[in-house]
Amino acid sequence: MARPSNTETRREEIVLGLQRAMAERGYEKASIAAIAEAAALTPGLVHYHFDSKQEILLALLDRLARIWRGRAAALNPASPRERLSALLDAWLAVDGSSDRDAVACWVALGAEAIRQPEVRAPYERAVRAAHAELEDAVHGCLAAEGRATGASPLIAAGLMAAISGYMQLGVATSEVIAAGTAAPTVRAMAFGVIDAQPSAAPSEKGKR
Amino acid sequence: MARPSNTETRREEIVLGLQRAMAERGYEKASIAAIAEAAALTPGLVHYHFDSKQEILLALLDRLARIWRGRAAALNPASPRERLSALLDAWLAVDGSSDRDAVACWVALGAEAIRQPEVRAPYERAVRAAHAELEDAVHGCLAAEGRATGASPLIAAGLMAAISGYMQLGVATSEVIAAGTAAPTVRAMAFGVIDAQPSAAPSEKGKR
Amino acid sequence: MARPSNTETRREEIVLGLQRAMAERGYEKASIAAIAEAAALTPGLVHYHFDSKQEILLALLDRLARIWRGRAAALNPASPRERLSALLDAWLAVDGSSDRDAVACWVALGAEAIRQPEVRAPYERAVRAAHAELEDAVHGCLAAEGRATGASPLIAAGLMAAISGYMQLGVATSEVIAAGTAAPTVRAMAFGVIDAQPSAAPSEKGKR
Amino acid sequence: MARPSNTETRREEIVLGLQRAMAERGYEKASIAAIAEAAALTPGLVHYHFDSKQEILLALLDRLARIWRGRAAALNPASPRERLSALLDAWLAVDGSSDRDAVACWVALGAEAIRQPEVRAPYERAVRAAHAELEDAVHGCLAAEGRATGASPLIAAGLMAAISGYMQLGVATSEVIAAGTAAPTVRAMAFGVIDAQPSAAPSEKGKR
DNA sequence: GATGAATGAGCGTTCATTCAT
DNA sequence: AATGAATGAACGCTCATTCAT
Repeated sequence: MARPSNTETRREEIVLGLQRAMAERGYEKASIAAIAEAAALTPGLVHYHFDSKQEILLALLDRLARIWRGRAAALNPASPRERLSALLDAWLAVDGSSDRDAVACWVALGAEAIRQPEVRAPYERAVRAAHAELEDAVHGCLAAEGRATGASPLIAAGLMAAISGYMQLGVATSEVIAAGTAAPTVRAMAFGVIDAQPSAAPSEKGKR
Repeated sequence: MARPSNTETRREEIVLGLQRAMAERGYEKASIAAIAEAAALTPGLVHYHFDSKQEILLALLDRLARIWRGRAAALNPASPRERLSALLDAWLAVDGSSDRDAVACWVALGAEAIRQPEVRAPYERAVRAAHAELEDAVHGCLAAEGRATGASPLIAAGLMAAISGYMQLGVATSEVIAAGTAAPTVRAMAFGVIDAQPSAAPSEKGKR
Repeated sequence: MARPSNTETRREEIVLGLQRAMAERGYEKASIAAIAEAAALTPGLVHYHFDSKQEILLALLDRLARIWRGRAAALNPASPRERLSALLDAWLAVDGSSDRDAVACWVALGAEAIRQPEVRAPYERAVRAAHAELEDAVHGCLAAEGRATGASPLIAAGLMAAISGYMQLGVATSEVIAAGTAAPTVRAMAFGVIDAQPSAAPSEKGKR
Repeated sequence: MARPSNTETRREEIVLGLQRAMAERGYEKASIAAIAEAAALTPGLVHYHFDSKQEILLALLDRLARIWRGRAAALNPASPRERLSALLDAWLAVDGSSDRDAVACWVALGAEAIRQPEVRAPYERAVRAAHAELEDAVHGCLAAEGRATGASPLIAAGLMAAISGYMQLGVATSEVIAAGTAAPTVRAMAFGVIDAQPSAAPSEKGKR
């Protein structure tokens, strides 16, 4: 085999090219030529490795979802509250311009999910996975403190919404969100609502 | 002698045409032809009443911002907590398909704001106005209850993010957000974090 | 008759509107709207007084031809050479911005004449009238000086070309033609070539 | 491995397509589709090789200027008068329909130069180069004959205007300019005015 | 694997012209 | 006479995609 395949490398480069191009121009304006340029490749090569532009978008979605999932998996929390807290940090930390690009793309992906069913499905899958993990963490807190756990799905949804909104406002506005305030505020909201949950009725204890 | 102008009517029709087309296809794919069709007009007429497509987008942004501002202004709350609660309801209530279109457009506008400075400026202005009103309501609650008010900007930002995120998840996913749960959950988070604020130091009392 | 016709006034205004718009934008870019604006009228009115845009162009051509014809007719020269000299002055004098607009339009008309037969015919008619008058003046000089007159058509054509070229270079370049040098130079070329014509053979004397 | 570039070939074809389309329809009416058709290409390909229509126009201007410059450079005159004469021939010779197209385009370019600064600059550059060459030739004649050379710039400008005017009248009228008469007439005007220059004052001799 | 030329559909926009008022 | 809304055909340009090399 004379020439070893470098397809995986190339695909990654192209996906990163889309991330950069899309962050600054949006999905529609991120033309194949722009993606290729951002990836330092030629336009023709892009369609050699991907059948369509949408396929690159889906690969990017997958990549971003994996990044956040990876961050959450890397946590090693000591207590339920710490786990929840770390989870929120994992989603809301933004370090460097690459992270900013990732957030901008995630927001743009959320907008594309409105109208492209092919995007919507994996997007929703990623959101539901995150929601499930949040719910589990919230449930863990409530259960550990002997509180009613029935509201955990709703609470998790609220936290998911807050995360999503912080991402969106973070990239679409300049002076609404002060840097570094997102995670602490969501944490405060989370603990506030957890503290407000009543004690579990004895029969409910440990239920899920 | 002269023909009476119907420009205002037509402009409204066109803006509504964009709202419908954009809600189901996104901004870029909402072509002038699609807008015209949604408004039951001919494409040429669109550019008779608007100089550019972006101008229609800005008119739509203005319209949406005015709708939510109007809902908030119509409130007549009996107490600080009721005011905050009503404010959240005003933003999160979604009645009918027109409202759904409006929310979808607002989310899409937020994505356009990332890269179009001409959109970003008025978008951010609308967001800041909403934030200011939320902050005022939060501050009112804290002050009325003798609590420290220093965190009100952050709390308001958190609520703004939650609102924004609920809108986004509401239109971009199908099963994450259960209908009717957004407003109560944000309210619970708001009151939870308000309840967690300490009493104001005597010297701070009533301060703003 | 309740309302006296002002058609002639309006037509003139519109023609002048085209002159101004065309001088700075060219014929194609001088839209009906631009013409109307330059004439302080509404677009609809333009087509009330003219059937088509080309018709305005033809009216402008007519107007410009009449202007130069009028200037030449106003001359009252004392000698053949003075007559030729004055004729050149009449064509090459440019006073004020209105004249500059007229020259720019004449040049643009010359370009339109290349491809629009409807323009070409009257344009050529105007050029031939000017040529005939020049030829007559050249012939007068030659005859008065007892020179052969056979070359007068060619000489007149050369002077016509020089006039045409000065107009064109005058409006299309900035530093090639020094102000006020056109007429004297063409005069010098005219007299130079006239001086070079041989004496008429006796039998040719006074022939035309 | 890679596909060899044929961009230069294609660009030339496209420029020639513009030349043909523009000669018969004018610049504005020479649509990209018309240019492509004249070049036997598809419209999309035109914008692959040129960024804009104006860029094609500038390439054509460059090409035409180079043609005339090349003709003048190919001369090998035996005397100053012959050099001037040959220079005029180089500009005024029109052989075949391709030349006629070139002249028609040059005239149209002169009209575009009135209002497009991007065209005006290179157009003026070409005109000034031609003027400089003419001036040098005129100066050569005058100096060789011991005449005052002070008028050479003006004389050269007059000849430039005559050339320009002959081109314009040649393509915009049918019966004003007889074929083959332009160059001899301009030559006669040139020599006539040169003959009229006085002897140089001794102190001025050879001055430039 | 890689290149870059080539295609064709679609976009936002302009505009001469028509016409109801 | 006058207005300005309305139309529809074009225009320059962009672009995802295909394909010969």
